[in-house]
Amino acid sequence: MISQKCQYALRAVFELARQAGQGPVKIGRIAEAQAIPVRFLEAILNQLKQGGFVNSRRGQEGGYFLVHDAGKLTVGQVIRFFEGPIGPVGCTDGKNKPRCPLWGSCVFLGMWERVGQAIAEVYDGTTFTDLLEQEKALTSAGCKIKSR
Amino acid sequence: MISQKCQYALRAVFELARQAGQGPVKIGRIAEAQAIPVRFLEAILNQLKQGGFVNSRRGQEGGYFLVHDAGKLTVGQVIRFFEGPIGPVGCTDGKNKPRCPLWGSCVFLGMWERVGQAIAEVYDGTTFTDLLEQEKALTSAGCKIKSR
DNA sequence: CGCATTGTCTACTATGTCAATTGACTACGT
DNA sequence: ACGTAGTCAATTGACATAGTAGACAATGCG
Repeated sequence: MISQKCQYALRAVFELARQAGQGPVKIGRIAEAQAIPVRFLEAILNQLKQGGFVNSRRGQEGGYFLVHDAGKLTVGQVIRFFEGPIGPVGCTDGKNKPRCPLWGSCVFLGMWERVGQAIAEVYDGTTFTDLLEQEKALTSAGCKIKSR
Repeated sequence: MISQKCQYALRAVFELARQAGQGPVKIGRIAEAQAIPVRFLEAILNQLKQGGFVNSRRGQEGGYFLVHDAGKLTVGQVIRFFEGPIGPVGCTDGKNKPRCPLWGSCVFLGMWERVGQAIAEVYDGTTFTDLLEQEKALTSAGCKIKSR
């Protein structure tokens, strides 16, 4: 399961991608556009900054902006940064982590690995540019935003 | 993420599948074979019983056993029973649940759905008979159980 | 300079879920 | 009737998550 925090992070990055090239985006604008509690978003953007995803400018015309091109940035990178290794269980990492007492004889391992790989394929194959196109498709066809 | 409890449940069902046809299996045997805390397993088997997956017999020669054939029972069924709908986020259910404020305009929705579908495909395509075969493959080839 | 605007940092606190434990109870077979 | 084994409800402790609060630092404009 993707945590709320991580979903907020993805939405924030998406918003920055959408407004790229128009100078820094204020934290309040992001919060409003993506329905994120402002003060919480603050902490999230901070983490994103330390992770090298975004950068910021202070002062009057300050705000946040993406460091890299939206086309180079995948959803998978952001998720891994917030949630750690992708996968349905903790024991598929192999090397480092707390091995369960059944290591080597666990019949489920193969299945967990296949699932993890399937998930990663989708996440790593989705860039934020892809999402921007997705949005265009949403707003052009008579979608729910207008009809409601 | 699959909870520990759900993993225990899967292992318990697997153990029952392995010992099918030999009469009821005692709770202690399952716990030992699959490294599950006995008293916790108790609660799990209880849930499994209420879900119609297993049944039990009391008394001297009592124990648990599968209700249905292991070949008809998929991992997906058990997981859904313990974890609810499969998927990386809560908002893909559509109909019933707490809609997020971005409903209809969320660009991530498509991605979440593709991930959920990929996961479900694996889980629903894996029966406990498949896992039994998996075990055979594990123990035949010079595997880690023997070599360590 | 001095002030408002905006980001930065640290700490705190509810809330909830998960994993596991406990103890008392009930049925079955011999 | 006795022991074995399953049944049930309630509680606990640990931990992560979601969100809050307040003081602080940099920037730019008049």
